[in-house]
Amino acid sequence: MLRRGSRRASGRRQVWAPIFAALGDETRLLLVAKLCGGEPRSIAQLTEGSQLTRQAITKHLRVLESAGIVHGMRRGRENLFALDPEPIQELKGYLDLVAEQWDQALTRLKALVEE
Amino acid sequence: MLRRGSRRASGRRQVWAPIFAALGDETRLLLVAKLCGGEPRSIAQLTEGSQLTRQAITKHLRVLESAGIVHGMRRGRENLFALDPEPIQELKGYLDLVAEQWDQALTRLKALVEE
DNA sequence: GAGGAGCGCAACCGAAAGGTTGCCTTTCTC
DNA sequence: GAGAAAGGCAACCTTTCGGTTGCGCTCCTC
Repeated sequence: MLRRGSRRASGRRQVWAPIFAALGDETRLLLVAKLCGGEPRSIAQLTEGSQLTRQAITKHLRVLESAGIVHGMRRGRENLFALDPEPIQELKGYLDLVAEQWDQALTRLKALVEE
Repeated sequence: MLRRGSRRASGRRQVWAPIFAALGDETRLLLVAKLCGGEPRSIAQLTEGSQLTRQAITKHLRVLESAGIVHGMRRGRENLFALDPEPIQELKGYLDLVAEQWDQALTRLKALVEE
């Protein structure tokens, strides 16, 4: 029997890495924070208040979108973006796995020393 | 009173982004997986079985180290690396915060529609 | 003390990332 | 229907990233 959550972790790395990479940028974390509010926001809205160009923000949104963290929907002349919670849960699952394995390893090593 | 975990989230982005970025690479996720075993491993050990050069692995380890995910300790002629759990917990905390805010926003919006 | 194992440092290279500018299309509004 | 708002597309530029090679140093071992 396989340990909980460890099923084919090697294959999952290909899916986790892009999500981590997408969040590995301060500008994109800021966009995620703005979208945490709940209401979908247009590119123009997300750009305002930033030092960057609309094009730069658009590129960042595309990165987040191709990682599945965000999705855009065209409404009239504007493109509204909203958060997608699944990848967040995915990452939490991975971090839980790492923490769990690390914990098990430590207690195992401790037991090995004490015996 | 401030909501749990939301204390100065803006300033924290500078600390979260590098950790996410460090994990945003398949090779580095593989290194983390290898170090999950518990015992510290040398650079040569971490290199063996990989297609990459020792230098490439070294660079990846430096990235992980400067993100605080890993630390190396010199033992004789070899450099042993081990996992550091704190940043992992840090990221879990951030993801919890995002998920929580997102959840609150959704229920708030739902209530707004229904009223 | 000679040789090999384990690393660090530096230079170098191609590809990708982050950002800008310019221009064109679509859509809303008066 | 004219003008402005919102955005897509493409070219371009600079910096960073991922990786390699070459060389020299330290430490272990026989």
